[in-house]
Amino acid sequence: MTAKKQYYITTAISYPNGKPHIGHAYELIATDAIARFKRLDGFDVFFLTGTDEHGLKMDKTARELGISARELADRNSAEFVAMTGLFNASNDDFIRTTEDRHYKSCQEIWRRMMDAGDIYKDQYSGWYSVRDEAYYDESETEKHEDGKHYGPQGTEVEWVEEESYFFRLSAYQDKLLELYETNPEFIGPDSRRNEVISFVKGGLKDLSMSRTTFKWGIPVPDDEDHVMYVWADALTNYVTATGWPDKHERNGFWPADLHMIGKDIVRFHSVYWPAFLWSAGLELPKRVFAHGFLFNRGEKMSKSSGNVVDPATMVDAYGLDQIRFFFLREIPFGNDGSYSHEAIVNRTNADLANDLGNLAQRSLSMIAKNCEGRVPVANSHSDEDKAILSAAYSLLDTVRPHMELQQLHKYLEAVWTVIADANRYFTSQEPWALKKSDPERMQAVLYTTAEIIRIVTILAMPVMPGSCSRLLDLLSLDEESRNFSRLNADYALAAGTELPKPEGVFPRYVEPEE
RNA sequence: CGCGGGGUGGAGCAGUCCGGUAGCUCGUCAGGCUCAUAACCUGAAGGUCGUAGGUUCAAAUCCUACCCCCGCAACCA
Repeated sequence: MTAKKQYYITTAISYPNGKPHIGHAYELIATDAIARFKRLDGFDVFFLTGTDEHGLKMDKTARELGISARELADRNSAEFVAMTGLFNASNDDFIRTTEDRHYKSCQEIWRRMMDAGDIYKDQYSGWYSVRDEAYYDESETEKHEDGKHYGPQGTEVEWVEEESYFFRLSAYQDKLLELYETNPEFIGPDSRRNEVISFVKGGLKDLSMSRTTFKWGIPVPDDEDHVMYVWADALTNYVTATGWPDKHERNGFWPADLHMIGKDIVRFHSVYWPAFLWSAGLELPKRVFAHGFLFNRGEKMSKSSGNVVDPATMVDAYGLDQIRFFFLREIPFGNDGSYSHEAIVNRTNADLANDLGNLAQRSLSMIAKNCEGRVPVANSHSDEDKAILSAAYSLLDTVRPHMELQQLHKYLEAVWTVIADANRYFTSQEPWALKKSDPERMQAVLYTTAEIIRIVTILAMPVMPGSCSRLLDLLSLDEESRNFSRLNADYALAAGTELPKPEGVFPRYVEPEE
């Protein structure tokens, strides 16, 4: 027995000082679709998501609510766990940075970076706003007539000096540039890589890695006054989850194949993270891909504009798989995208209800009525049959490269091209006319159509696992037949198989009555 | 002159590297079909390809200048 090839994919871990919003869901859905695709394609997949629970903002939010940071973390982390269920995410683990395993791995990676000589203690100094609880760069502050300095929020800032551990990031500049040069696939999309290269070329300063001003974090080894700052803590989660530094059955998953992240945190994953890993003597992830942000009717989501949409509300309104499909099909993956009620209804009605759903319904109901509810017999295939079948059988090869580059929209587009062809095929073959003129030929047409549905539905499973599963039930396909190794003629539908009564899987969205 | 991306029919995009009838999806209009979820199929209308110059037999595509939008410039998915 040969071991399956392993594939490790992660989402960014979410910061749970608030509830999850549609942006979190988007990242989860996309990552889940890729994870499912890889599983169906024969990989042993480890899919990780989780929450990043330390830091000043958690501490602050908790104090405002009059609860402990731990309580806040527990409460909101549970919301993120619930979201994985709501969106039918297939993550194999959910990591919380407040877990013991994570403390252990963070402290170990810290010790290693220390041993490598990359961490040193120094004074951190800068302009600090007590009101904003934030540090600002010199360029962001200005001196007013009263002689005091003010930050970008208009609040007073003061010069503070604090003891801090630093990471010698500056030492890795050349090595990083070489990484981007020799491994252009390390950062995607290309536009993000260009940004990162430009940033690194501009010169890297050493990173402040610890704080003494708050305690809600992982203690620095052998120095209880300091807690680790976000990057040392959060990024390490990806390694923690593989059981590191202990011996663990998941050890083999590191290095990760793909870190799926938002475009706002590209720098941490493509600059700091590789440097840390080099320092600690660990391997680098293969690829970091930044997706875009979502906009409600073209406007950025914000609490003040009141256009923040609760993911659960959207699922209720349009259906889970409809939402999953919409975001992955509609938005070129990697770009920012916009959603609206009209766009969701148009896209899901056109592609799901009309194209795929109706193709299934029109063919399966003819089979139910005219073939005794059994998979019909195709004694021979016409050129038209062969053409459409071969288009379907070759889809997997077409689609794999798109998935390798996280071009989820292109993958779906390719599958739907065949679905559109199948509708044209069905119409042009006129099986309803053949019913009287040539029943045998009618069977061949209906068989061919059902076989196409088998192929495209298996291919759509990563994006719409629930709906596709129900559709495959209508073809009486058993569980072990539902994977990509079956996407060829060798596993074509068996004539005579009894089929259940067909029912619509993708209902049309109809506007509720006023 | 900080760096980068972009401006193509009503909407969203492809095409630009390697010049040569401007393409796709949705929407609109007309027709067809009747197996089907008012669905499916066919056809049509609709574009000075940001602006102004230039090169060329020929420019969305190459060159120059300019205008506008967006991203990045150390902690927002």
